[in-house]
Amino acid sequence: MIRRPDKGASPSQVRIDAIHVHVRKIPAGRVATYGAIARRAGLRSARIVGAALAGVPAEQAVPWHRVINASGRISLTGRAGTLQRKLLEAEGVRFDARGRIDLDAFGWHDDVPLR
DNA sequence: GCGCTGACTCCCC
DNA sequence: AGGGGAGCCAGCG
Repeated sequence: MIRRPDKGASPSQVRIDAIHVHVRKIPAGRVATYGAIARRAGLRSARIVGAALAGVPAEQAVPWHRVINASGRISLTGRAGTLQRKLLEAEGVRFDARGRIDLDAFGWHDDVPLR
């Protein structure tokens, strides 16, 4: 996670850390929605989750690719989107003909409803 | 401080 | 089932 070495963490930094913590809980081969992560992290806006993940360095231990939108699709476009799909398929996540993931089958939730 | 921009979602048609 | 519109809020110029 991105964390300041000292206690000088700003409120927004704390939220970002919370998001990373919850994203790391998603097991391989499963996915969660931006909204679900937001609720688990105590946030009211799913957009914040995307913004937080956008700042994650590549070699970070945060499985950002396991986060998708509420309609079961990948939100990233272009090259990054292709990579995300590739990573998910490598973990066994299946996409239908229209590029959608079945949340009932692959959605992950830990006591908190996915949606 | 203001306005714009999204890795979003919900609520109607 | 899918598209349009409003609400959302942190980050940035």
